Amino acid sequence: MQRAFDDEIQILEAHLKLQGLNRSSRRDLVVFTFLSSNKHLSVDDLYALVRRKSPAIGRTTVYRTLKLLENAGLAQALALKGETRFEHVLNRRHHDHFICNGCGAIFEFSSDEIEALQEEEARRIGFRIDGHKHQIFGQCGKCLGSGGGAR
Amino acid sequence: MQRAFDDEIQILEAHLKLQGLNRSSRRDLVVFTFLSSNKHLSVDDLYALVRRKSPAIGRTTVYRTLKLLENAGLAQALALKGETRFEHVLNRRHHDHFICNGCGAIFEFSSDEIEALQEEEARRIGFRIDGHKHQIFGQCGKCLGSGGGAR
DNA sequence: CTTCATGCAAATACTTTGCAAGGGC
DNA sequence: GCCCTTGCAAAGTATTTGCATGAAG
Repeated sequence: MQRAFDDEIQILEAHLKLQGLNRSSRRDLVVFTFLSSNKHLSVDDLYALVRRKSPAIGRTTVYRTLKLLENAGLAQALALKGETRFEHVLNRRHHDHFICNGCGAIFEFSSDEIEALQEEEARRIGFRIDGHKHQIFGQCGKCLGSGGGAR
Repeated sequence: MQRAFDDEIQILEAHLKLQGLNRSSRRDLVVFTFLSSNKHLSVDDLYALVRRKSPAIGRTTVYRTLKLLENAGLAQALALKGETRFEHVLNRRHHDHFICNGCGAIFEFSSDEIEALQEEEARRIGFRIDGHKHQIFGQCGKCLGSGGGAR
């Protein structure tokens, strides 16, 4: 089931080695579960998924593994209101998020033009961009259609 | 000292009336202190500022007033990592933030072109934009100059 | 005098950390 | 055997809520 996450695993192993850490079956389970999902998972989302496969795992391990992935550059935390969600970051260009206030759905998009404009602006103020988080809130088509538009 | 915040107060009063709430000296103090600052304040920042003028105020009141301002559409919360900061929102167009990972400084900018591109993208997926938060992380010129660039 | 405002303390959430036990090399 | 990994419980933070008191209309 765990498709080709070779690139991710390679990066993870390099990071682990660098830190004098190891892989483990539980660590792997959390990692693969995370990588297998294409959603933006909260800690508890991931915890629940992982628990289905291995109920003995503790929430702490999920927290720790997610932090590990973050440090390895494989996951990025999105600080939403009230909760933190994580998304993959490997081989993905900077991208932005549309977040529906109605149903919570998250749509991604990326625009070279926006990226370029950001860079231009950054250059103007002498800022070096390392990353960005761009969240656009509103109502998705589905919610607009089902009365959300009258909100 | 509290310059012309007429617009803000008008909106606030409308919101209060709508909710059956009132102004009060403490509420006002928090509100004016918030409005007088041009920074992106955390709850504790504002709490500290307010305390200087009136040490008897409780942290709870600051939380509550900030939430009030948020609901009235006068303040917007930025969910930074580990802390929430608030900024003014009245009469301000959507704008973006450069956040320095080195010194924590926040620079604002706004770009009509980026706004337009967002709208275009939103239209494409049938999304109605209500607001957005755009945070660009990196190193500011000052931090780059003082060795931060070698990070 | 009824309702709102407020501080304090308690209650929640979310996340991290200490520690003892288990596992991998 | 040594060090890393992990679960549990405890400790931290950040924020909200319950409640009794005080203020406002």
